[in-house]
Amino acid sequence: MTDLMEAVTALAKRRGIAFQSSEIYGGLRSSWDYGPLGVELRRNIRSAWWRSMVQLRDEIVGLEAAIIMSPRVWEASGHVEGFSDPLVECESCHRRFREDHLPEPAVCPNCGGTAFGEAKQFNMMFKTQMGPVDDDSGVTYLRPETAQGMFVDFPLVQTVARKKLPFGIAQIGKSFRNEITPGNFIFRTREFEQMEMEYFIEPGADDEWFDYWVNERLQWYLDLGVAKDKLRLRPHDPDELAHYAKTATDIEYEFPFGWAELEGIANRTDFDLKAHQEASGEEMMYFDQEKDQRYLPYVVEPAVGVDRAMLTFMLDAYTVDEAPTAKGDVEKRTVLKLHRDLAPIKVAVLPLSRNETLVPEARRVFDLVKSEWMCQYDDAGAIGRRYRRQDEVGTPFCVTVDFDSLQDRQVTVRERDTMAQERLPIDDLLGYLRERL
RNA sequence: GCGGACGUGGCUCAGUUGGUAGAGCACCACCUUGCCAAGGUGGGGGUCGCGGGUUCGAAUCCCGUCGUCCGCUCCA
Repeated sequence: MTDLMEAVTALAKRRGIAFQSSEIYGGLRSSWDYGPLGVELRRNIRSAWWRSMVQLRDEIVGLEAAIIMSPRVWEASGHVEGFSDPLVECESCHRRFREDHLPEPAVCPNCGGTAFGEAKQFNMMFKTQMGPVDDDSGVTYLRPETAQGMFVDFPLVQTVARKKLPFGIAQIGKSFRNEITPGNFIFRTREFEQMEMEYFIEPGADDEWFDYWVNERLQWYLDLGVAKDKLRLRPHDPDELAHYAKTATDIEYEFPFGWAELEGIANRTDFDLKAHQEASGEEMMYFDQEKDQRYLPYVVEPAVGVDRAMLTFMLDAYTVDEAPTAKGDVEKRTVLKLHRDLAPIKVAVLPLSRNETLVPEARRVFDLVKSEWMCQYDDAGAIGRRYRRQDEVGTPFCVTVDFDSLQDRQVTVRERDTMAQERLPIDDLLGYLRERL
């Protein structure tokens, strides 16, 4: 593992952001738990996405569909079929190939061997059972994407929302895929959380909207402070497209392990609505009053994982600054330079010392700010050490209450990135912070 | 799933040819009128990933298993 990846993974564990699940039993591969600060970071990521996707728009609405849907949904969507690959293993070089992708049947493209093991069926769907009877009659699946809920519910949601096209449905929720190789911390896990939006549009307008959303989504990361030179767009080659996509572009981030997909924008055409219309027999069309036409909308979909975004934001924000110490030598200072909207804790309130007159005053300041932001009160240890603790988790502001505060009713606000301090009246504190948070 | 390496307190590691676990950092408490880590005193925390075996006795040997990392494979 690379140094940066190690550093961030260690920080995540040390500070209770993310750590392996079921650790007391030796852990479970690909499962991660998110601790107190991780929960806050994830809430902030979801909120930032929801704000840009739903709150600030009037043509996109939200949905929370069930994780377990009718198995017929997945038959119609192509996932039961398309999510399944027959893999064979060459018995001489032990490489694995998709049986249907072998250029010449029964000849290993790698070593020329002709002996293959029996084809094994790999299915990415999480199969489970609905109801207490333990047989195949209750077989259901955990959704491998949230998207199908939005397709299946499209006619209803579109009607009750009273929206014309273009019209979007956004959803945040867990999805499950039996990835062959999970790994790289929380980059690829079998249980993951998606933020997906299906944008329904008139056929023919899809290419234009596709470009629009690619740019819109890229801008989202830039607005949240992700380094521009670490992001790039990568259009998919025709042969790597998903079974439902006409075109697709990945927003890639340069992770320590290489460039990899952070978010995918796909032009899903009318593939899904058409499939559900045919399989269910229900009409999935949109009636365009202006044109007096009935048609199946096309769909452009931006889809990103909360976990993947979280990893990106942490990696991108992780910095080690050199800071001069009081003694004159140089000290390494770890700072998570998260965008203020993402920082798990916005303000830390610190009495200069654990003094019996300072503590109550600091608590009052804490009570003042905690009603508006996630805050932390900390009076343990030296003041410098407490600043460091907050820097490490990206807290933008520290408010320090000292002995003068008791007399002049002023506190010191210290900013994370510049370490600049400003003295201001307690009465002005909320206003000051509101302007900057 | 295949090949290789690894698995000792939260972290980094030490544990000699098997004899019943140590350090530093971190954490907690108290002291310190103290504004950017590493001051003083005291304290909590490990059946050495888990299970089984060999042995009078295993963190140290054997088997299995779980997990991690690297490479391959796959990645809708």
